[in-house]
Amino acid sequence: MEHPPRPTEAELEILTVLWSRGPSTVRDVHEIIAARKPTQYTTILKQMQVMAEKGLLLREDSQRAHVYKPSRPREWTQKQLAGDILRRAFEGSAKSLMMGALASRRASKEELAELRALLDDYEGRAR
Amino acid sequence: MEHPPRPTEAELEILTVLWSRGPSTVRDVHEIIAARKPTQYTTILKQMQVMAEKGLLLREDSQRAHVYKPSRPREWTQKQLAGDILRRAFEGSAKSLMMGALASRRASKEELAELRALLDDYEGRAR
DNA sequence: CTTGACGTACGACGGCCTTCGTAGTATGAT
DNA sequence: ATCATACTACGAAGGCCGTCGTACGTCAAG
Repeated sequence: MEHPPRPTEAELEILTVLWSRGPSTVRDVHEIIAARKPTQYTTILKQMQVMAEKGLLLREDSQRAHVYKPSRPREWTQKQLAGDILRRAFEGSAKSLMMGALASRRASKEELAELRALLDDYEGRAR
Repeated sequence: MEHPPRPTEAELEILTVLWSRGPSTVRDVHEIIAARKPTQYTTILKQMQVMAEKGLLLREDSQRAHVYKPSRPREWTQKQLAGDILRRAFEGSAKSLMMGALASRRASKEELAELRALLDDYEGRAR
């Protein structure tokens, strides 16, 4: 599988469930999503089948209830998404992106410290 | 107009042209976009008409060639987009988003310095 | 063996996005 | 006045997305 397409909105929601739970059955995922918004079981099923077809998920069907997991690690997909929005909406400027992110909600002192530590890390490496 | 919807992919491309050029006619926008990828004039026209209907653009039709401009400032829309992706794909963690952004392409020393300055700014204010 | 619970497979529908062709209208040059 | 040019308006087609209903298979309990 070379390059699965960018996940759509609903697909991303499923991915986040798998990211936090690890490999899961359709039922697992459905329970979590249905708790947030009313959704039929088969909707999630179909969605995950399509995602497997697209290469976004891998399916283990040795068990009666198939087990799905992301085909790519979370960080990989997040990098794609961040790079994508960076290019399309922020002219590639990480500064603009971060301004938008920080402006979109209050940032705690801890979070700012985290970000600073991240920069330290990068400066160390990029020097 | 209270809350225009999130721009789609093609809409965002048009918005970025308007952001960089300022108020423009359909022809202006078309020339720029058609230089990147073959696109019919009426495609852009229709797109911009729809965007005006949705409240994403404002239209000045006193001239024969109508002049369009974004209904919201660039920063406002970018904030929406950043907050949106932050929530949907990064569990609200600005650190994760920034890691993705930085990993998606090389960051220059200047850019890292910019980011640091931005943090300084925020720490001053959030205290 | 039958039946109910729990799975998967799959077709279909409505909606939105994108794109384009065609028709109609105003303007300016000959 | 006519005609080419430069617009806008609008309908429609094709594709993907999200959603669901229905059909069908499997397995264990009674």
